[in-house]
Amino acid sequence: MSLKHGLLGLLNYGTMTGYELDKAFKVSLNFFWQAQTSQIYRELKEMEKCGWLTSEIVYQTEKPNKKLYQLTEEGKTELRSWLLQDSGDTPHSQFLMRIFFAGEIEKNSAIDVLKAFKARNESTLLQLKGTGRNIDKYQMATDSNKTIYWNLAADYGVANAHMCIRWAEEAVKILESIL
Amino acid sequence: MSLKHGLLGLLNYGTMTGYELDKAFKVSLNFFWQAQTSQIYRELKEMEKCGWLTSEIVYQTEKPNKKLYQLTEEGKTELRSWLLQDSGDTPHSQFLMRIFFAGEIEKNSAIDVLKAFKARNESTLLQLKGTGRNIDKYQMATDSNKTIYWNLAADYGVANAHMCIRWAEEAVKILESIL
DNA sequence: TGGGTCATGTAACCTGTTACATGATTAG
DNA sequence: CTAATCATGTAACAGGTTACATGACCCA
Repeated sequence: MSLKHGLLGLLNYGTMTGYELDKAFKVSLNFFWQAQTSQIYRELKEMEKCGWLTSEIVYQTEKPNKKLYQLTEEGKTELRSWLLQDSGDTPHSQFLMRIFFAGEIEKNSAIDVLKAFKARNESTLLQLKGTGRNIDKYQMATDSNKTIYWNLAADYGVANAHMCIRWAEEAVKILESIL
Repeated sequence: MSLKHGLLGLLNYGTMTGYELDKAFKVSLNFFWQAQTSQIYRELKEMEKCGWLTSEIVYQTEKPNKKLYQLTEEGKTELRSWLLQDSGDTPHSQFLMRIFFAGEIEKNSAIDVLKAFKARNESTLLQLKGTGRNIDKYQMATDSNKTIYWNLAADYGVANAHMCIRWAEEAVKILESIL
């Protein structure tokens, strides 16, 4: 349910057509969220029905006509409340989208979101190392050939959590250093 | 299309019922892939239709009857070919599942999969730093309040790619150190 | 003359999510 | 008596993917 919010975020920068949104998406959010052109048009229609957007047809002679979308007040409210709500986004793509648009909320709220993210990753770490890996507990095979790979996957989880924690700490520092 | 392959991987360890697969999934693969109980039953049905599995009903008196699933030769072939094919899995959950079950393929093939993963992350890194961030190029707003957050999201991408590269290198070393 | 940009979509499909349904047995 | 465990699912919905369609204009 996040493509809609990505589009809200982009439209918050100014009115755009589906075509322009598609391109904007592909040069900005595309790294962590791939959107299909066809889906963008579909979502825009639904969002207009929801009352988050209004559209206006711009007639052109040399080029095909286009539909300019604009955020409504409801749309802005929806964007802000989505930015503030911290659902433990897994995988992290949804969370990254929140960060990407966090310029729209107060710095302190953004810091809270980052701290919550850090805390989530810390508890994941504990689960992965502290309690011992469930893998060992469940013991579906004692075959070392298999356990090597299970451990590699678990190691990835640990490395990922560490990376997230470090990044979040850095991010908080950066935000705190600027007034 | 990967829950099916996760189930294939688990059934490769031995025959199981949907109920047991559900539990096995939740203590092992759950960290990077959440499967719904209802979906597991649905996929099992489809997989049987595909010819990847056969089932046998076990009648019980004290407990409800159960349906034991078993891999067919086609199922095993499908599992192996899925493990070997390296589609640039984004996000990484699908890739991690491949690693989790890599005990089923030869060590050298697993190393190849890891090296390809590393290479993909290296090219992501280049895109993110080298060419300069598209964000700056596209310049939707010169407002520094926004660019801070765009850069934070991009930093995450960089940190993530670094982490993946380091982990993959370590993993290759581990595999190469054991004969 | 062929390919790129502008600009819109539809239809079918696949996968995942949420909510609900059933019903016996067993342990606290 | 109540909650958990065993064991199976169905139905409806939401969201993402793939393939296809249209048509004019411009540049090499």
